[in-house]
Amino acid sequence: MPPIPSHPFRTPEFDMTLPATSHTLSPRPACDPATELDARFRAAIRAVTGVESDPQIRPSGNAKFGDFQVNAAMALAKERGTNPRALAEEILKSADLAGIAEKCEVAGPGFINVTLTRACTESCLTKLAASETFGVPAPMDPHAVVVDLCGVNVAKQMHVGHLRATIIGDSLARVFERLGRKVWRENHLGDWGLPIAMTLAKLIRERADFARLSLDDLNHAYRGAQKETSTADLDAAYENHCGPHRIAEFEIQYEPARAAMEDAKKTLVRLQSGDPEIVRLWERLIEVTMEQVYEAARTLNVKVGRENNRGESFFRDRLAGVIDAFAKSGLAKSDRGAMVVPFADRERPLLIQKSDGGFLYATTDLAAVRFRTFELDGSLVVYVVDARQRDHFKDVFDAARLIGWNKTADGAESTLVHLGFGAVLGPDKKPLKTRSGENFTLKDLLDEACERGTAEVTRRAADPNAPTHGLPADELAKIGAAVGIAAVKYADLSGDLTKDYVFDLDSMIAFEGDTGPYLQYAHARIASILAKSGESPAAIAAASFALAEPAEKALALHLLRYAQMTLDVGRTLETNRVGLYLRTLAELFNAFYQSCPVLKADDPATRLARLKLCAITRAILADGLSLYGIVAPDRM
RNA sequence: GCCCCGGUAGCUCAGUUGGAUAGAGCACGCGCCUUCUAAGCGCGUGGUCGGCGGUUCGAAUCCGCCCCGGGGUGCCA
Repeated sequence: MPPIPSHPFRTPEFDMTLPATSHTLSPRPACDPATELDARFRAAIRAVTGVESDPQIRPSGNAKFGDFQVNAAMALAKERGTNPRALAEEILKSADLAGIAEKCEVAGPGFINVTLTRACTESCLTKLAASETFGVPAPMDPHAVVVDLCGVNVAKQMHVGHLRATIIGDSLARVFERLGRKVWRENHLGDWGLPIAMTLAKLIRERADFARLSLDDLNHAYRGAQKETSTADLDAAYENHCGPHRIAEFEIQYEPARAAMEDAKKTLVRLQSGDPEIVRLWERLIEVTMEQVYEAARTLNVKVGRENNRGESFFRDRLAGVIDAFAKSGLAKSDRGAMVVPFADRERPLLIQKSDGGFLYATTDLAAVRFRTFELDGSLVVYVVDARQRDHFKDVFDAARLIGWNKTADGAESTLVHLGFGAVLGPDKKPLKTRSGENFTLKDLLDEACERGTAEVTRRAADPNAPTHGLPADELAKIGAAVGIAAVKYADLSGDLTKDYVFDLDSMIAFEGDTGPYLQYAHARIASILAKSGESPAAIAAASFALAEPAEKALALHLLRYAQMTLDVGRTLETNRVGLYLRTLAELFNAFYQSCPVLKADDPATRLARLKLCAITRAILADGLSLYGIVAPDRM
C-alpha cells in the first residue's frame, strides 16, 4: 500500500486519485473572467498542440502587463522541445478572444499578457452584482462537510488554545456554507471516562450544591481529584524496584488515594450503567462547563451551541463494535494483551483497546469517523485540533481507511483531514501567563478585547464630527465589542494556521494596519457614502457600471476574484486566504476612495456608477468578513 | 534513535502552489484633514529568503545534505 500523504491538498498526485465526488473538484465561477479565458486558451492549446492542458491563467502580477497572464506556453514548449515564445505566438494566434480581450501580446520568455475589454469586465461585474451567492457556483459534491471544532473538556476552563480550535473551525464551516455545502459543526467534548467520574465522585463526597456549581468549583474539584488519586510516587517506587519498607511506607501514605480512586471507579460504573441520580449530576456538570462555551461563542459570533454537542459519551455504546469490526476483519491483533492495528509502513501500531479491556481515545475517534462519514454523510471531515496530535490522527485515519470507513453511505470516498493548528505561546515561548501568573483564560482575552474596543470607539465618538458622535453608550459598547473581537479573530485567522505564534495582547488587539478593524473601517466608510447618497438600493442596483479610472478597474478585477478565493479556501482549508483577499480589497477600495470622488462626481451617471461599485464592494467586504464571523458595523 | 513542523527586513508575519523588480504591518523619518470617517493615504530607511549543492528558460517555493528551533513517539485524552 502506498504511503498516504499527510497533507493531501498539496500533493497533485493525491488529487488524481480522488474520486469524482471529492470536494476538491469545483465548478468555475461564471462571473470570473478567468473562467472564460481558461476555456478559450484551453481550446487554443488543444488546437495547436493536440493536448488537453491547463492554460495557467493568473491575474497579472503587475498592472503594466495587463489584467491576466497565460503561463502555459513555457512548460508546454519544454515538453515538446520547441521555442516557448514561438509557441506562445501560435497559441495566441489561434485563440478566439472576441469580446473579451482588447490587447494581447507575448512577453518575456513566453508569457501571454491579456488586457480585458472594459465591456467584458463590466459585464462580469454586473453578473456578480446580481448573484445571490456573490458569484460562488453551486457545489458538485452533494455530500456534507463535517467540522470537528472547539473540543473542550468537562470541568476545565477554556484557555486561549480553544480560541483557535473554535474560530478556525467556525470559519471553515462558514466557508463551506458559503460554498453551498451542508455543514455539521461537531463539538467532540471530553465528557466521558474516568477523569469525569473522579471529578463527579469528589463533588459528591464533598456534598457540593450541584444547583449552584460554578465552573471554578468544577475546575477546583477536577484538579483536587487528580491530586487526590495520584499514586505517582508509589508507581515510581515499584518502577525503580525500591525496597519493601519504602514501598510499605508509600502504601500507607497512598491509602486515601486508593480509596478515592475506588470511589471514582464505582461512580463511573454507576454512570455507565445509567443510574438516574448519577446521570442527572453528570448532565449538570456538562451544563456548567458548557455555559462558558456558549457565552464565548456569543461574544465571538461563533455558531456553536448546545445542538453541536456530540461528545465522547455519545459514542460509548459503539466502542465494543469498533473492536469487533477490526478483530473480525483481521486488521487488529492482540499484542501484550492489548488490541492493536498494525501498519505496513511503520513500526508503531494504533492501540485501540487496553490490556484491561478498556477503550482509548483512538477507539472513540474511530467510532466518530464512522459516524461522521456514514451517518452524517460527510465526504470531507475536518478535525480542527492542535498540531501535536498529528501522529494520532494519521494513525486513526489510516486505520479508518484500512477498514473502509472513509466512505459515505452511498459509497463515495471521504477525505479525512487533520487541520493541526500551532500552539499559542507567551513571550517566553511557554504557555501563556497573565501578569498575575495565572493561566490566561479565553474569557480574560475576550473581556480585554471588548474593553479596549469600547474605549477606542468611545474616545473617537467624542469628536463632534465623528459619525458615532451622540450614540448612546450601549450602542458604542456594541460597536466596541465588534471591533475588539474583529481584531482578535483576524489576528488569528489571517496567518498560517499550522504555525505556532507568540501571543502578544497588544498586537492581537491592535486596530491599525493589517487588522480586522482596518477592514471594518473600510466597510464603514463605504456604508457611510451609500447612506449619505440618498439613493435607494433599488436605484443603485438599476444603475450601470462605468469602469473608467484605473482605480475603478483594479477594484473591479479584484471583486471578480471573490468566488475563486472562496473555492480555494474550501480546497486548501487555508483561512488566511480570506484575510489576504480582504486586505487587498480594502487597499484597492482606499485607492479608489482617494482618487475617485463618489458623492461629488462630475456628473450624475458617474456618481451612480460609482455608488454601484461602492455597493458591490461593501457587500463583498461584509460577506468576506462573515466568513471569519466578523461583524461589519455601518458606523465606527 | 525514528517521525512531523518551522527558519523571509530591527520586531510580527504575507508571498495567489515554479513566473517577470521578494511584499505588508509595527517601529523610525517626511508629507496629506474648511472636500464622501486620518482606525486612512503617499514617499523614504530597512533583505546572504538559515547554509551549501542540485533540477531548468525561471527557485523563497521542488530535490539532496548540513545547521538552528519546536513538537510527537504503546495501554491519559
